[in-house]
Amino acid sequence: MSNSTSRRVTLAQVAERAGVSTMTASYTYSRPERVSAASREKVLAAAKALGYAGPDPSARSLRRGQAGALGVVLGEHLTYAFDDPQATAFLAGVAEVCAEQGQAMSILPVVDATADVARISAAAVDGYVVWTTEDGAPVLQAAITTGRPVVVHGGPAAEGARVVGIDNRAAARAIGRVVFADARVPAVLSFPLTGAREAAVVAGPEPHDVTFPVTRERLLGFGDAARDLGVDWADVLVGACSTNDAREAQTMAEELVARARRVDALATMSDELASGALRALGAAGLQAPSQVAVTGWDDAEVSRALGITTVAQSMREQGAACAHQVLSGTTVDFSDQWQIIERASTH
Amino acid sequence: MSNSTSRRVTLAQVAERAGVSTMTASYTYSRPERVSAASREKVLAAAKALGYAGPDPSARSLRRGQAGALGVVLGEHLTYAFDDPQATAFLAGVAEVCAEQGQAMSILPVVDATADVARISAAAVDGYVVWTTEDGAPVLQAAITTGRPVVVHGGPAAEGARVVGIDNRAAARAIGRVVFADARVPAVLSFPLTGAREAAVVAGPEPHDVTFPVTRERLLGFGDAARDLGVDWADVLVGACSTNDAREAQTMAEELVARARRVDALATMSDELASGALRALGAAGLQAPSQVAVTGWDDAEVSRALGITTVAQSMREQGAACAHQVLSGTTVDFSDQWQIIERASTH
DNA sequence: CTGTTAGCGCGTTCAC
DNA sequence: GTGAACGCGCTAACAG
Repeated sequence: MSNSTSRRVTLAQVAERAGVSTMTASYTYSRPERVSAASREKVLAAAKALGYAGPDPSARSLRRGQAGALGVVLGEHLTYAFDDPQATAFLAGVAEVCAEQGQAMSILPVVDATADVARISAAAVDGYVVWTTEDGAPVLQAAITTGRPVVVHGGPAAEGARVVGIDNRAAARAIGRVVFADARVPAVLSFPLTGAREAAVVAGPEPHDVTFPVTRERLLGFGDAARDLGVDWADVLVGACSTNDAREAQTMAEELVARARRVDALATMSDELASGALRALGAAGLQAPSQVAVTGWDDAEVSRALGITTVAQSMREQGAACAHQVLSGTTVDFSDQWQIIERASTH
Repeated sequence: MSNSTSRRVTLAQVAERAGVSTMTASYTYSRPERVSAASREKVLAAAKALGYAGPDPSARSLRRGQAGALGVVLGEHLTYAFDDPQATAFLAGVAEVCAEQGQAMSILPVVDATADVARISAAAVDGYVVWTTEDGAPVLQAAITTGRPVVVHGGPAAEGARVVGIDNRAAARAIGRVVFADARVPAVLSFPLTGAREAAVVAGPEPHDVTFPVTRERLLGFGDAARDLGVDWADVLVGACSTNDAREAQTMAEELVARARRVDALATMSDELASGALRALGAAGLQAPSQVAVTGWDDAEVSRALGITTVAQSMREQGAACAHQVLSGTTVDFSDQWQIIERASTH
């Protein structure tokens, strides 16, 4: 067989063998209705004989000026993202829209700052969906610099990128009101404040220094709620966990309680953190909610199982909205698409 | 600014503005060390001034003959795959390797048979990892037809594609020995037998008619174990669930028990199914394992929580191995990379 | 309905 | 270390 030695079969070869022009062969694949049945058959027969699998995707992309793929950048943790139910729900939403629109979903590895930037500018995609990152993240800037449409979920805001997500500050204030109701010593269990991800307990951290926009907004909202209560933010202890992990949250909650014995309300940034906090309280012999009220965030499985008051939002819908926005320019406002779900962990 | 009106900046324009040849500009991006520092600076300055974000990915792919992306085909359920912990663990493994090798991971939507085939041949990727499918799945054939390397996880075997996965028959036989030990009326709770996914209870289904290779192998292994016990496969009731869902498993297990009152051992194909079965047994007033022994598969969270005897295998490692195989041709044999974990649900 | 012309943007030649 | 030509494989635009 001659095709086993030739490196690659081209459309032109197929056309020649079929006895038609290259364009007829091309149309056979891209617009079959423009080609007579006779020619089409000849072309397909020639293709089969030669082992031609269809137009080369890269060549087609170059010529058409579009890649047929949506790029997804998962912030800092490529592989861990698959362990995070929130992230996977978001991806499922993106995937759904890609499927509808016949686009591939191209997930870009994020590992090392400089390599990441290079890969983002070198990816053959028509636009980017970026999963929450830090202020000034080089990967976001790289996506914007490509000149293709970019949507960031959660933030940060940046010129050239649209942000999709709920109003975290408003939601935090609302759930803060629930958890801090009648509290005297409110406290917070938070995601990391900066990319350094150091775990620490600090009193009233300066929001300006918090580089993760989602975390910043939520802290601001909890601060609003504390202020509503007459408590100075500077007096509110915030335990920053380095990851979204129940065990670490437990340790951190223990430290919080040790530092402020009379803590009577604990707002956390995820149901996972809240579940760890509940364990710490239990170990310290404290009852929730009678002695300490606790809230989570996300309305995850665990919040239902443990009866944790939480903020519900649909990551899947937000993922779908991000994809739609990049692919078709459709705009959806999610700012008030959240809801407080009260359960047994608060009064 | 002239660059706001021009549609796209090319390397040639950058070169012209920098006062160097196109090739010097090209090398500045692909092999910076081959260009003098002076030229490099001029090129980068010109690029910045013009808003040039680097070489066009499609053009580069065309010229280089490689796409820089690994294609992943998720079988029948694109969006549901993100809900399945086994699938996400597998994807995490694939992602890990893609990150290492600087490749993008391009997930292809699978929705509609004919469109899927078209998209697979049209995707700009260097090879495919296909997640378990049915015998003769058109998507697998489409991947193979592209002429690029293809690895299928789980199966089916096909010429031109390598299969990665454990020896499901051997593992099923091994766990079958544990669950069926001393049993008189063994039964099975299975994944769907064919793409039609109909839920039904059948006695000793003909393995030949089972079109999902993983399911078929496991049924064969359970059959081996029954035979080891002196029980005829034709007498073994198999409840096929249409999805991997605990609630459906509960219903199906109830039906099984109704059909064969004295069932005393139930081998299932996932921990999820096993957990549903346990609920059904509890509702029927049957004790596990004293009255009915039960096993799952996967060593998932729920199997630890409920004490279900199960088969452990690392989906993450298998995902990584699939990616390595496609990207670098490395072969790893997983056939005996499984382990029985005995817990309270069996004697 | 089909063929011709002319590139898409880049990188591999091979010279200098 | 740099420059000039050519073509990767395909398709938009226009004839015919």
